[in-house]
Amino acid sequence: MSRPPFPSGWSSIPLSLKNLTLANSLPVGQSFLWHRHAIASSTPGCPTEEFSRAVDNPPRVVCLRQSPSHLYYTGVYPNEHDALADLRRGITKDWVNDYFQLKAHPELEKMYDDWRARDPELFGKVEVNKRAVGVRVLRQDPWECLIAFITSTNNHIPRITSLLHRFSQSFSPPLVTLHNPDNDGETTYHLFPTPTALPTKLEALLRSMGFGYRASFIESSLQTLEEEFKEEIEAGLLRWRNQDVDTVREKLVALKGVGRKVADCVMLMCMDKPSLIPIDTHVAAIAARHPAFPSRLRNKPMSKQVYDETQQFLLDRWGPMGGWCQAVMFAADLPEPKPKVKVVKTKVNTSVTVKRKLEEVSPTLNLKRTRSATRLELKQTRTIVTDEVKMEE
DNA sequence: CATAGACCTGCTTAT
DNA sequence: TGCAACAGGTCTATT
Repeated sequence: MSRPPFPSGWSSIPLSLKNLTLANSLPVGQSFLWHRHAIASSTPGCPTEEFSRAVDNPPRVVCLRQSPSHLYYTGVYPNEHDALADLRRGITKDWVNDYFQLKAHPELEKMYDDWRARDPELFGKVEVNKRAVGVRVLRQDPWECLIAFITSTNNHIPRITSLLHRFSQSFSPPLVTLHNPDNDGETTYHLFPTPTALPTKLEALLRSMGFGYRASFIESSLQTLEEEFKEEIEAGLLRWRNQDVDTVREKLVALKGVGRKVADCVMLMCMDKPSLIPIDTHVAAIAARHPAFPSRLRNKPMSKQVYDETQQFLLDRWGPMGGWCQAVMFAADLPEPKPKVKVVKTKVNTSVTVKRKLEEVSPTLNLKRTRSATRLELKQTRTIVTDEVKMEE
């Protein structure tokens, strides 16, 4: 099994990076199951990396690449014959348009303009740089998204990613194996497991897989959903897209492991509720930077009331697409993706290196200052410095 | 109703 | 090397 030759065997859509940037939308904490590979023999002006993952209905691997002017896509099927039907019926084309909401919200740039006008104090100060450009809220599958965000609680993005890949590999059979585009090994793709594919004694298994205390949350939520939807959990959750926020929030929060924040994430990212702004530690910190942010909410532990008031404050600034604005702010605030190097600590007496580090993390914009950057800044007088040493892997 | 503690775990990070 | 703190929070048991 292999990909079609690029670009001749692929399809494409004219699309600017300002309207969608894959690298700023896929690996920034809303979806966790995309594989990301560099492309080995890349010529200037052509895509340098590929994102790919297994997608259902029908089962296949969707591969995406992007140039400054086009989004390229192809579907790789277990039976190559089916790729023709995909093209004929526009299956993956439709999927791309739906997943990235290109038809529902065709002009992301106009949204940025709107947010700048609405909120000159905070969003207006964001430099739309490499990290903040083209950030879209994805329209994800609710079942997968729900499990993902139950898993996300009190966890890092790298660990969430690792756990969910493990989850898919454990409970879903291999679908397709492809050589990686960087010519470095191969990847076996698995669909996200359907609810019916999960074993009855789930909690112990999930614990052994590293889910920790979330294991019981997932088992309990699955049981609750089975009681409501029988064997049709995925379809049942999809129908929640048509209901109003308060109704759906009530149902989501009734699930174990789903609090206000996770419920808001699920509704924003798969239930067509674009105004919802999930308030997590990052977004709370971002809100606190706003000059008009009520001082009585500053440095307060998160409570239902603080949550509500913070969310309302941001909604007032960002408007009906506030959840999308939050996604931009969140992505811009994320620490730089970790390079594949081993960091060796050595004692060196210089503050110059520390300053260079700071500039790498936060070149121009103090809005996108990260925790670690802030920590570094506070400790500038220290003499610990890092040397980077390449490590093959 | 609001608010402390406890809670699994690690391609964590810091001390 | 060892130990603590932290991570896109939530649950539970108390005031």
